[in-house]
Amino acid sequence: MAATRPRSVITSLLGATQPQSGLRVCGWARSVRKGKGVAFVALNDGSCLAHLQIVITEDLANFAEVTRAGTGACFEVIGDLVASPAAEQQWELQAAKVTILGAADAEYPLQKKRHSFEYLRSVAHLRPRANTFGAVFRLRSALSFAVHRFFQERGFLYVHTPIITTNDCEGAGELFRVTTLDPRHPPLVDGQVDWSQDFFGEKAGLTVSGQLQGELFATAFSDIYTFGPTFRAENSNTSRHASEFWMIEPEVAFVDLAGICQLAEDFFRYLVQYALDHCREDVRFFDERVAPGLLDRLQQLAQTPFGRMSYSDAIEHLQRSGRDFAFPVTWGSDLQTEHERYLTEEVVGGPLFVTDYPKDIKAFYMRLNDDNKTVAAMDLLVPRVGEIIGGSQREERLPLLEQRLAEYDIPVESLDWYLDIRRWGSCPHAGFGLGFERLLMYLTGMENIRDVIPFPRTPGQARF
RNA sequence: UCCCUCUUAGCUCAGUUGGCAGAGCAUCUGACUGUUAAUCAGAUUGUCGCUGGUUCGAGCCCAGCAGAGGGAGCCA
Repeated sequence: MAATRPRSVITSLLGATQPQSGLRVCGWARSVRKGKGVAFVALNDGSCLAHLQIVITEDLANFAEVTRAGTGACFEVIGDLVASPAAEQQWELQAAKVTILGAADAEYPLQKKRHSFEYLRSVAHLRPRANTFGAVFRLRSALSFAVHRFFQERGFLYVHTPIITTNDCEGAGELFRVTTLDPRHPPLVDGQVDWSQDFFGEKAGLTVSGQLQGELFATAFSDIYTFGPTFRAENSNTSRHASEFWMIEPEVAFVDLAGICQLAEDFFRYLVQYALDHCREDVRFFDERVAPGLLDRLQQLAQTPFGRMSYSDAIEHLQRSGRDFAFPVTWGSDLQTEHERYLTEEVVGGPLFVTDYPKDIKAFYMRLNDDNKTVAAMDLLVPRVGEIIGGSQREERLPLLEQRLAEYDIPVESLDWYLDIRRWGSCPHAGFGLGFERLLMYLTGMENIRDVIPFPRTPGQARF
C-alpha cells in the first residue's frame, strides 16, 4: 500500500480546475459497472455526497478480481484525474493501480438501491455509508460547529455542565439512576434503599438539563451556553423523542423574555443560513429525495421574522377558529400537538413564539408576571416538527422563588446552591433549550429523530 | 403508558373465497469497447415473526406473545 503518498479527498478532486496525475484516492465502492474491457467504480469517501468515477481497464493485473469485488468493498486507487468524456461527471480517475483493502461479498447489507429508513436503522453500524445518512451526519457535524461559532462570535462562554447530577427535582422528566450498589443486595434502612451508602453518598442520576448549573455560570460570565448530551428515562415512543439527545442551552444575564426570544430567533435563523451556505449539496439532496420543498422553506425562513403570540391570544385564536379539536381549548390547560400545529402551520405559516403561559403548567423557576397568573415562558413552534425550543426568563426574586418551590413541594434545602445566586448579586436572566436533533429534523426534512442521531437510544433499544 | 396498523426470498412488496409460495431488485453465469443505482439473456434463493387453536387442508380465520411503524401523552 502506497501509504507514503498523501491521500486526495474526493470532494476536492471533484472541484478541480485542471487534470492531475499520480493521485492516491481511497474509499468505498457504491457500485461497480463492468463492460467488455473496461469497468467503472463509483467511489465514495464520505467527504461529499457525490462519487468519484474510477475507470479501470483490462490491462490492470487484477482487473477480474477488482470487478468482482462489488458494492461495499474498500479500494485504494493510484491514478490520474482526467476530464471525463461522458456527460454525467466532469472528472474521473483513470486507474493505474487498484488495491482491494477490504472486500465485500453478497452478504453486504447495503445494496445499490433505496432502502427503507426502518431497515437502515437495523444496520445502524453500516448506514453512515448510505447516501442519506452520509448527508445527515455531514450536516450534523457542520451544524455542531455552527452552534459554537454563533456563540463564540458573540462572546459567550462555553461551559461543560455535569453529566452526573444529584438534583432530583429539575422539573424536566425522569432521570436514569447512576449507582454502584449491588442491585440484588442494596443496603436497606427501614426497608428503603440507603442511598447514603452509594458511590456519591446520595441518589445520583444522569442529567436531564444543564440549565440550573448554566444559571450559576451566567451570574458570573453574563453570557454562557452549554451543548452536550441529555438523558431522559421517559417511556416516550414517538418520532420526536429519544432517551439520549443533545441540547443547546444558552443562559444570558440582564435580558428579559423579549430579549431571549430575539436571541433564539437570531440563533435559529443563523443555523438555517449556515446549512444553506455550507451544506448546499446535502440540503439539495434532502430537497430532492427526502422532503420536496425543503430548500424553499429554509430560504424563506432565513429571511422572514418569526411570529409572536401570547398564550392568551393563542387560546383566543383557537377558540375562534371554528375547528373541532380532539382536546378542548380552555385557558389554563396546556396546548396540545394539534393546537400547536394549527397555530404554526395555518395561522402563522412559519415559526411562532408562544409566550406567557399560565404558571400552573410551567416549571418552578420561570419568572412570575405582574398579573400573578402567568409566567415569562416561551416555546418556539415550527411547522412539521412542533416544539423545538423551550425557554423562559428565570425568577430572580428570592421570596417569590421560595414560594414557587413550596407550591411544587420541592424542599428548599435540595436547591440551596441554586437559591444562593438569588441571595447574593441576583440579576434578571433568561435562557432556552434547543433540541439539536429536532433542529436537524427541521433542516433535513427527516421525519424520525432516530435517523438524525448516529446511534439512537429509545425505550427498549440501545444497540451498537 | 394508551390507541391503530404491520411482520411473506438478502431488500422492496404482491398473494383473490382457506386449496401447488410469487414479482421486481440484489446475487451468480453469460453477452456487450465508455458505463451512470448500465443494459440484455438465463439461473439460484423461503422456519410466510413466534407459540398454540379451528379445519380434510392455514401465508390467509381465532387467541396469546414478540418486534417494528404511525398517532397521543410527557417534552427538546
